[in-house]
Amino acid sequence: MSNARLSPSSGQVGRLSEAVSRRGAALSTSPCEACAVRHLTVCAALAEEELRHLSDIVSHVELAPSQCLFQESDEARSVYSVTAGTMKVYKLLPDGRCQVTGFLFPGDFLGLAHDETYAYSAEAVTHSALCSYPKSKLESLLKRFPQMEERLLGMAKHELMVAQEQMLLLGRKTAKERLASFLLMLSRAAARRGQNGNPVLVPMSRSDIGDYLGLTTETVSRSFTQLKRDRIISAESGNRIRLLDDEALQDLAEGA
Amino acid sequence: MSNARLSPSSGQVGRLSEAVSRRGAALSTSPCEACAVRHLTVCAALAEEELRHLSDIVSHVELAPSQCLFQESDEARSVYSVTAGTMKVYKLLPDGRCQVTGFLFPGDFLGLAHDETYAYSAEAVTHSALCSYPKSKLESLLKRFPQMEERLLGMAKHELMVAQEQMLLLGRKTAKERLASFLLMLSRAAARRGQNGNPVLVPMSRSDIGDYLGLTTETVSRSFTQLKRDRIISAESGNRIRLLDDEALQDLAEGA
DNA sequence: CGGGAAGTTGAAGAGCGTCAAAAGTAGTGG
DNA sequence: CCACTACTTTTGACGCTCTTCAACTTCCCG
Repeated sequence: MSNARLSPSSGQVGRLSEAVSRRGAALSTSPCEACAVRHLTVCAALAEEELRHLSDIVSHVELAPSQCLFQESDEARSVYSVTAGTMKVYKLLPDGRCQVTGFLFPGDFLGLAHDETYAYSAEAVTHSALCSYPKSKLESLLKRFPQMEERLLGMAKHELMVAQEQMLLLGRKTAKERLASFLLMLSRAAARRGQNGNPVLVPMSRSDIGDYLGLTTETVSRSFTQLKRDRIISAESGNRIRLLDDEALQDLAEGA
Repeated sequence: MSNARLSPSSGQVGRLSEAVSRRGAALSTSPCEACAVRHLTVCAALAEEELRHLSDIVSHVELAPSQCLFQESDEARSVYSVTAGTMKVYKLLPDGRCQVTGFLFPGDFLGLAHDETYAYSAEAVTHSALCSYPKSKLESLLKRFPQMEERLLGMAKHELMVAQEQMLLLGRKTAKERLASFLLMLSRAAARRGQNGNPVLVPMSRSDIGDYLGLTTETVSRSFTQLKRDRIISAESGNRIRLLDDEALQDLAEGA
C-alpha cells in the first residue's frame, strides 16, 4: 500500500529505440565478436560460427530510466542479455506490494521463462541497453549447439544459488544484515565486471533497495545511517558508498 | 538462536542403507522403466536406451526421518532424485538461524550444484528414498543425450520461478498469507503426484514450516489457529488439514 | 534559483518474536 | 491397559524490530 512500484513516469510501457542494427550477416567478423560483455554472458561459450548465428537473430533495445521492458504475464516472445545499465525484475501483489527479485547488470540474462508468459516484470533502473533474441529462433539454435544449452543451464544453476541466498536474507536476516549483504553484492558485481568494487556505485533508489530487501525505504535509510555511524561505510557524494571495513561488513552480512 | 535446526537425533550424518541394487545391466528392461515416479522427473524425457544408461549408474539411498543426506559445503559428488517421502533443503547462518529453501517430494530433483560443493544441506523429513547418480557419470550422459540437458534446464527454470514466488512471500506477505500460500503449495504438490489434494497431509513440523516461511513455530501455530477460527481450514487428526474454503485461501495467499 | 522528488529523521503503533507455561501426542515399559 | 516420560504444539504476556505517518532536509534539473 506504500511501496513505490510503478513510478510516475510509467505507463510508457515500450521501447525507446529498438534498432535492428544487424541484418546482413555477410560480414567476416560478426558484431557479437566485438561485444564488450561477451566474456560475461552466454556468448562466452560460443565459437565464431555460432556467434555469427546469434548475430543473425539479435536486435538491440535501449531503455530510459523506469521504462518497462516487459510485464508479468506478457507473452514471452524474447529473451534478453543486458549490455549496459542496470535493470530490475520484480513481482507485484494485487494491492501493490512489490518484491524486487533481482537487479541485473551487463552480462546478465533475462527472460528465461518456463511458461509461455513471463513470471515477472522487468524495468530499467538506469538508462540501459540489451540484446534481444526471439525465443523461438534461440531455441532452434540451442538444439543445434548443445554447449549453448549447457552454458544456459550453468547460468540457471547460478541464479538458483543466488535465489537461495536471497531467501535466507529475506527470511532470517535483520535490516542491518540485509543492507550489508546488499552492499557486498553490489561491490562484487562491480568487481566481476572489471569495475572498481570499493567506492561502490548504488544506482537504484532507496525504494528499489527496500523492495529488494523486503524493507521500507525508511528502514533502508535508517540502516544506512547506522552503518555510517558504526564507521563501516561512508557516503562520498550521494550514491557512491565507500566500504570502510570490509571484514565487519562481511561478518554482518553473514550474521556472525 | 531459537529455531530448531539439527534435531537431537542428528549427528548421525549418513546413510541408513545405500543399497547398490543395480549392477549388471544385462536385463532387457531396466528397472528405471518401471519407476513409479518416472513421469514426474528428468527420466520422463528419455527413451528406453537412455534409461538403461541411467540404470547403469544409479544407486539407491534410504533415509530415516531427520537423517542428513548431505550438508552445505560437502563435496558435490552426487545428484539425487526423490522417489518416496519428503525431504527438506535448508541454509544455516553461523548462529543457527535456519532458512528452509524448499521441501521436496517424489519426482523432485536435488543436488544440482553449480560449484564443486553443495550450496545447502538436505535432510529427510519423513522416511525417504532417493535415486543417486554420480555427478561425473551423469555429466557424461548429459553430453551424449542433449535432451536430458534440455529437460534439466526446464526443471531449473521451473525451480527459479518457484524461488521468485518464495521471495515475494518472504519479503512482502503477512504470516497468515504465508501459511495460506504454504497450504496451497502442499495441496497442489499432492495433486500433481496423483494424491488427494484436499484433506492435505502436512508431514513436517511447525518448526520446519516456520523455517520455510521465515516465521517462528509460535507464529505458525497462531496462524493455523486463526485460519481455523476463520473457517478457512479445519484439522482432521493432527497433520491432516481440510481446506474448507479454497477461494478464500487463494485470495489470502495472493494478498487480495 | 526555485520547485519537486528523493532521502532522512522522529514519534507512535502493529505484527511478530521471545520467554514461559499449559495442553496435547507419542512412545515405553510395567 | 494405563502410567510415565519426552517431545511437539498451543496459548498467554510482554517486548522489540520494523512499519506507518508525518515533518523536515537534501539533492537535482529545469
